[in-house]
This record gives sequence, structure tokens and C-alpha cells, in this order.
Amino acid sequence: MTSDFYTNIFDVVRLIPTGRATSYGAIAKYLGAAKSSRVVGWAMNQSHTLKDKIPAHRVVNRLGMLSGKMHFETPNTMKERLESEGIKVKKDQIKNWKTVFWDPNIELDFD
DNA sequence: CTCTTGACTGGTT
DNA sequence: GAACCAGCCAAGA
Repeated sequence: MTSDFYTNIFDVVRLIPTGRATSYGAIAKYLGAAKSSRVVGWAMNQSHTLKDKIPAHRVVNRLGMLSGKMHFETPNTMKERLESEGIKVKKDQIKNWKTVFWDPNIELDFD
């Protein structure tokens, strides 16, 4: 079912370990839709309407920038939560992005 | 049904 | 290296 795509997105986001973060493209690629990264972002937009809130703050663009911070309760919520998990954020951009980057394609691996 | 917009990405210029 | 262009898919007007 097509709905699984959204379900998978939320599922992967929930699997993101604390103190880590990933990108929309990484999730999309893991789901086999690398070109549908925009849909991942759209899914995040829908996430706030879900009963089970997901750690969308752990999902940023490929540059590690808090591109969707403005969609949270407040533009500061995303940064606050990330720093609360030990992720350093400088000027809306995650520091040591390469280090905190959690790639489902590698961490979860393909079965 | 058509057109626009968007929490993206990769390739060109 | 910044700016611009094209591709992809879903939702809202």
C-alpha cells in the first residue's frame, strides 16, 4: 500500500537514536525513493497531526540545517530539543553533522 | 481537474 | 562557491 511509505518514514524517524539525526534524503533513499525527499518533508509536516508524535527534530536536510524549525511549536523548539539530546546547533545548523549523522542505510543496513 | 507550493536533492552554470 | 535549474511526489486552492 502506498500509505506504507508514510508509515515507514515515521517508523524510521522513531528509530533514530537519541543524540543522532538524519536527513530527509537518507530516509527517502532507505525507503527506495531517493527522489521523493520532498515527500519525506511533507510527511514530517503531517507528523504533528499524528497521535504519536515523532522526533521530527532529528530530521534535517542533507546539510544538517534546521530547515523545518519554523514548523514546530516555536522556531526554537527544534534547536532546544536537539541541544537537549546533546546535539550542538550553531546558527540553525548542526555542528559535527558528519558525526551525529545517522544513516539508516548503514545503521539499519539492508536485509 | 489544473496550477501552485513545499520540513529536498543533485547537477550545471 | 554561490546561484540557478530540473526532477520528484503529495496536498491545498
